[in-house]
Amino acid sequence: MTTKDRNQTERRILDAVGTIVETEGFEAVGVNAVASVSGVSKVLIYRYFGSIEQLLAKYLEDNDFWLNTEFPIQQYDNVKEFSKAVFRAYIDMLRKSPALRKLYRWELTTNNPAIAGLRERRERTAMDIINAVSRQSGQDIDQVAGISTLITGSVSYLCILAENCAVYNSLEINSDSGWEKLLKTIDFMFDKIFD
Amino acid sequence: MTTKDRNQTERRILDAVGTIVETEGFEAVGVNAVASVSGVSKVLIYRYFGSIEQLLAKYLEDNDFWLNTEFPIQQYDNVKEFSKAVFRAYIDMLRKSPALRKLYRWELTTNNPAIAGLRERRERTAMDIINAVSRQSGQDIDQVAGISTLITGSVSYLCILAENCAVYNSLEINSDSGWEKLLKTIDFMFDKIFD
DNA sequence: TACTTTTGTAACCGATTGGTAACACAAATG
DNA sequence: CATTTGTGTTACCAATCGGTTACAAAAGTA
Repeated sequence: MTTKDRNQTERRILDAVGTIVETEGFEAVGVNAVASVSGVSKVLIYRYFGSIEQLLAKYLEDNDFWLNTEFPIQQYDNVKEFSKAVFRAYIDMLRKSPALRKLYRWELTTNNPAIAGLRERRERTAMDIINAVSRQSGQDIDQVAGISTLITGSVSYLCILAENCAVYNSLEINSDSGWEKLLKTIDFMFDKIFD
Repeated sequence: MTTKDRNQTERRILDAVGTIVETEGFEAVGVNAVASVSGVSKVLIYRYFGSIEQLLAKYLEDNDFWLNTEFPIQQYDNVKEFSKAVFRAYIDMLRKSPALRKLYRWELTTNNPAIAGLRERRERTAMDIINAVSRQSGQDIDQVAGISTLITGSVSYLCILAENCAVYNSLEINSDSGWEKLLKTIDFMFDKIFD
């Protein structure tokens, strides 16, 4: 380290967490890795953040990983178009963010307070949207939740899988064309469901 | 060890792999863990299997993790009922097998020859079914593949997630009742799609 | 100026990792 | 019988893990 600047040091540490998460995932975030990537001695990690768990919690807190995009349902012509837009946004978000994919992957193997908090927030915003769609479309809320689950669940799965696998059911999950196909299927489904 | 029986020793080792996989997952299968769980010294693991990778390959080879269930489409009244049955079987399989869930989870973080082989087989059998459904229903094959992807993808995701999370979109993914709801949604979807 | 606090590093700790060498002994083979 | 081959264990190795102690030096403070 060159200067003596705690703020800058903390930032270096958090930046190192970011690069490790994006490249190798949360599982690889350890004291030694963070220390070597950041160029900061690991004592400072404990001194400034307490533990790796707290460091990760801070990282999650800094980066808005919950769905914070605004989706005013009133702006759309009808529920069908609104729904399509929501899922398109969901796919885009997950496909363009390596860190978010790693977070979703990490959630499949871990359970801790930080993750539980993320899940709660996500659950609330998701159910808000599902409620709105159910109300405006007249569809049973369980059905709306079910359809939503089928789509977001598979999208999450495919986006994670795509980092280690190129094809799923003949769909090229690494290329835009493959996702265009899936989007067409989603549109097709909604056209059939919302008469 | 009591007796000197190579076959029995190999079996003990493979059994240990099985219990570790079921409880902690493939990520936890290391020489030391296998040695301590099996009660066999780790030298024998290398002697008899070469490496952990080869040991895991053997484990995957012994246990039929690819879809080997027979699904004769002719037995069913129509394509709709056949499709529903296929996905019901998929859900059952994944929900009742901890090892299979751990395998699917492992695939999200790993890529090696053994996994690639599994994926190929799975891809082939899946596309066989998709082709048959497309032919008999007259639906576009990309749409059938898309629908199938939405369902199996989300089911895989939810089954893995359920080990660390109880609720997703208000669905209790740990209980039969939650899955009954999702099955109803799938049925509902097929009723809408296959007129 | 002298002293305290803050920021940093180097070195070390025990535990655990994957992996191997050396050795003991049973069993088959000559 | 002697010897080779197969089966097993103990003990060790270097590397790495998370975590801490001890110390140096800069920066603020009296």
